[in-house]
Amino acid sequence: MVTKKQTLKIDRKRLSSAGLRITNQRALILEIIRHRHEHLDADEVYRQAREKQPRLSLSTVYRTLRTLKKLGLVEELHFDEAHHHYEVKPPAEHHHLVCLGCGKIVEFECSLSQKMRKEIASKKGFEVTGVEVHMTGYCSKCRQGRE
Amino acid sequence: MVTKKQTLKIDRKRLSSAGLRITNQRALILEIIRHRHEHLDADEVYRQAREKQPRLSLSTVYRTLRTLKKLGLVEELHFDEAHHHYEVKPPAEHHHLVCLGCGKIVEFECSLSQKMRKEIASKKGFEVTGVEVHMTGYCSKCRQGRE
DNA sequence: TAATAATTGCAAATGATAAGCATTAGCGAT
DNA sequence: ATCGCTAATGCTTATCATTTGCAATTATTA
Repeated sequence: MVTKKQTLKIDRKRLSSAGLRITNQRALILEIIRHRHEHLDADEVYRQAREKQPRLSLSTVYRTLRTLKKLGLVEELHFDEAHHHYEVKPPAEHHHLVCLGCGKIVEFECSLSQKMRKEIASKKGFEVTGVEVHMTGYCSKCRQGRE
Repeated sequence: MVTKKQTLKIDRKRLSSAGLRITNQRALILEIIRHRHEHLDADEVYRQAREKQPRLSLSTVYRTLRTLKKLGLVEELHFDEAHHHYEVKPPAEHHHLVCLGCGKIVEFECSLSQKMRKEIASKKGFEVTGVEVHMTGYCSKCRQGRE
């Protein structure tokens, strides 16, 4: 089991080995996306961060998110909307199912995606570095609402 | 084999049966996304449309694209970028493979996605209306470039 | 602890898309 | 073919998410 402190240490190492400084704002933002299990967008990160550091700016949120993305610590998700969502980079590849009724997002894993990856890689001569599966539909609750 | 004229007729029917008017601008925009096989974004559609109808406005492009999407005639794609791309709605579900080196986009079909769809639908209690698979990687050319 | 270079906060800029409103143009009925 | 009604267009301006320039601040390292 990996503790909170350990992941923090790992994060710090990751930053400093890339020649980046460990600032309060970076630590805070990392902590926020680590401990919330939702898919936060930049603005939500901003709101939550300001509860602890009221002077922190939105630019810093965006800059930090971009940095962490480059480092491979967080993942950027593209749902149907005009803005992005972020989540800690998960150990296992997993995908998303979005309810068009209530907006709920369900994560799922599926071994088939690996099969698909191999199939396409060899068929198209690509080295595939990432697979994102994105399904839309209606959850059981919302299906009842619609006739 | 379906001819150009026939698809045009079908498009017109689709519009008018939805109570929508067939305007020159709509016909032109439809023609453009029908006959280009790339994945156009709003701005490219705009540029190409203005070659034939210089007074056509960007708002109309956006409005029309949204309308056609609602009608199910075109599909909106979300790549890694901040804006959207559009393509004619294809008869068969197909997916996208993006080269991170040169930006080339390869389309592919994969029967596994249907299997995946069913599996997830029953597991999560969803009615699944759409599946989008998005892979990233490096094409054979770009792989040679990198060591 | 001082020097220095990365990082921040702020404000202003950008890029994509949407909205308001007066004008124009499809289309069904004459 | 023409008329009238209403949807659709073209402007212009607004909005929303994200980025950038720059002066002030702060983490590192010697």
